[in-house]
Amino acid sequence: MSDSTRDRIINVADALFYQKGFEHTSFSDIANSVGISKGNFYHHFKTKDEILNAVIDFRLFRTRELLNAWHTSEAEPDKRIQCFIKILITNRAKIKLYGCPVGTLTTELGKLSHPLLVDANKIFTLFKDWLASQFEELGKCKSESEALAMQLLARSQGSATIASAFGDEEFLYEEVESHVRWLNEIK
Amino acid sequence: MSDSTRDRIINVADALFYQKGFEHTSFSDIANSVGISKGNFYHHFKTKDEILNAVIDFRLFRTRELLNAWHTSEAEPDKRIQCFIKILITNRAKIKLYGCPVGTLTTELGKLSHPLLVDANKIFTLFKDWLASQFEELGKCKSESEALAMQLLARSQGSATIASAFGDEEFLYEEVESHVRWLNEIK
DNA sequence: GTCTATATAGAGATAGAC
DNA sequence: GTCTATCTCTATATAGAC
Repeated sequence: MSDSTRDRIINVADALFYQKGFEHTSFSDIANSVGISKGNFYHHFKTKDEILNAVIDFRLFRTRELLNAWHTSEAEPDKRIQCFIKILITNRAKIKLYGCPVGTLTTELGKLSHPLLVDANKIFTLFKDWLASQFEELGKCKSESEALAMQLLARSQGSATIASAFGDEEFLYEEVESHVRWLNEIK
Repeated sequence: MSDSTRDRIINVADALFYQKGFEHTSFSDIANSVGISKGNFYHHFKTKDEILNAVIDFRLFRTRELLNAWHTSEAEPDKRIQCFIKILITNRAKIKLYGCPVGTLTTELGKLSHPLLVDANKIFTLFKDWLASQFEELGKCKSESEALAMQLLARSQGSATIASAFGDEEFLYEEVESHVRWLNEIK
């Protein structure tokens, strides 16, 4: 991502939407954080939904990059799945404070009946399909792979929410250990 | 709960906070839904935080009642834990639409850095402590009971979030089945 | 206890100068 | 591309009549 004003806005909005939520983040918040005026802001994005749309696209892009990185760094499908499991530890500090960025955004947009909910959900689908294809490589049939991907997604999601609610970073380590054990049992 | 205007406000606010989120629910929304004027509304609650506080107290009260009901209806601790597991099915229609009422509220209040987050989290603690005491009755030691309660809380939470994100009611049935199997294995 | 009318602040959004 | 100034709408909140 380059350093244009537009990209700096997207980066700041991405962080603020995660930390404060979409609705609770105002144009002023973003403009102040970027260090530009509100008027300038509107030169780059005409509506709040436009910036949300850009943030979702950015997150989709980063997610694809992350999945590709895991795919190239690990040769075995079970090792790749472990990469997913361990993001709870990699991002533990932020998860403790703000929960899962994917789950909290889709939950909020759902309650707002926001038209871009559909696009935010694509981030979940990206993870789900990638996980399912790893389970298939492990030798599972298509329908079981899909089910296992959903299960793992749900487990990670729950771990993040509970760790955040109880402000418990240590819990994330226990959960990751438990998820890895689960993976070794089912594979 | 009686039928006074105050109680009707709490009931409506409880539902709207769940469906639309706390911040996205306005006084007008509540007043309109109750069928009173905004002016009358302020006779009963002076600030938005006051009504949130009343809603949280109401939810704490209902949760205690629910746990007591499970306690009296089921003699065995594992059957009581199953009651908790199966609320995902009991409330499946609403969970699909709005997620878990406890998790989504605490997540939202966390992002708002809201002072009443502490009180909202007490609902989680109520479930956690009750589950832990059931695991103790099953013969688990104190620290393991606590850990198992947190695990089950996380699992249910994740199932709700993913079912809601994917609009998948059927997934809740699969998850409940999986949680019951887990309970039978560990007990 | 309930209403109408109103005050005030902050949000999203625009116009136009530089 | 960036700024200041301004508009409009809606949300929280208050005052005071009935």
